Amino acid sequence: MDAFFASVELARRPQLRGLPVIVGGSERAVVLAATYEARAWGIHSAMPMSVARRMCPQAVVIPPDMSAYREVSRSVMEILGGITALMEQVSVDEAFLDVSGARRRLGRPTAIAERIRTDVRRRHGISCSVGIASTKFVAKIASGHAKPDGVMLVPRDATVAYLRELPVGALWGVGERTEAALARWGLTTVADVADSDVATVQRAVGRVAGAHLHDLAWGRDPRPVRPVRKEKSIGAESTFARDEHDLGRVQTVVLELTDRCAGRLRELALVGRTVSVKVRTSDFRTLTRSRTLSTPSDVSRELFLTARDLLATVDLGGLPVRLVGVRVEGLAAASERMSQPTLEEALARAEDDHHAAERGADQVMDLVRTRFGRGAIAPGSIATPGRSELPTTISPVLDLS
DNA sequence: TCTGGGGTCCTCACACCA
DNA sequence: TCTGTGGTGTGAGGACCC
Repeated sequence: MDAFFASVELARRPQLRGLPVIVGGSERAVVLAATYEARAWGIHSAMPMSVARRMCPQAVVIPPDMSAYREVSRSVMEILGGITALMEQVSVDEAFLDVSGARRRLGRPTAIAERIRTDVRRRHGISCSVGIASTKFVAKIASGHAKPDGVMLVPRDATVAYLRELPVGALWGVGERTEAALARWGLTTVADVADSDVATVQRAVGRVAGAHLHDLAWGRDPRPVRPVRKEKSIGAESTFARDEHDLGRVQTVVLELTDRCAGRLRELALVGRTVSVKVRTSDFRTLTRSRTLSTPSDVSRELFLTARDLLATVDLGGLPVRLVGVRVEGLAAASERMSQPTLEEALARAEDDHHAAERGADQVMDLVRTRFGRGAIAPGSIATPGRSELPTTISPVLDLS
């Protein structure tokens, strides 16, 4: 999708077409999307909003509406899924399609691309760009060159020549740091990497990445389109409006974030094995601490107690906290949970089965949220008066069956 | 008062085990 | 019993993507 979030906003506010429009939060946020008119002023995504506002004071700034973007995304992915089942969604606005099996039914890849673009435009009033190539990463680069609102085909036998012309930063996985590391070895274009021996590239960026980049530079990318992607971790993080000195308040946010992660785990019928806590101090230093549980869990309180302990082990050096985050990794299906308590745990559980009680409490909370909205119920220490989204009259009956 | 939030993957150090 | 080696898991940190 082209400037996805901004395009969705323009589709529902046509009067803004032709204007520089930025989607981004206020205060300490960054630019999430910018129309091409805004980009002409030097605005780009991930730029601090304060900088963007300074560079283009006349820009229309719209706060993000993630649920709207998710809904358009879901519908666009549905269109793509109608082309072929070999569709791999990479992000909210991007997907790979292996159309080799759809050619007889739908025609040449360029015809398929136009069909997708027409369908998306007709249904949502937004544009997208399509790159066509024999490998995923070349298709990805081509789609970037097709933007905005275009199609680019890189024939298989033209792939290497196409790549050689590009700066090394065009390769997928080469960001600012890797680009600088390669430049120290005199490797600034894809051609430089291709013509260099693998060992040199590996010395610059490491064994795995070096071999991978060298392959990419020659257009070699055996990764197939994978229709099913399993989530590997679930996390949530939040930046304070002002750097926070009060560790009690930091802990309260950790509770809120853990509760959100655990809720998503239960929604997806997953359990997580490792809890990690991330803290960014006011000097923008990021510290992480993690711990692996003896038994994977989706119980809010269990995950929170671990996160709280981890938070306590972080040495902040006396600095206030800018951001705090919680992530749960090592995910597995809740139904496949291997529970092997130690003898002490088993005895403790036999005496007092808090675990089952806590799961029950979580399930009730999930039900209340499903019926009355996210803010309808929260752990006591993070619930604030006036925050409730409860209707004035509610049925006290919750069917737990 | 310049740096979000959701993720994935890799590297390195270290412990433990065979 | 000591030492070396390699595999694996864990934890911390970093780079990258959208």
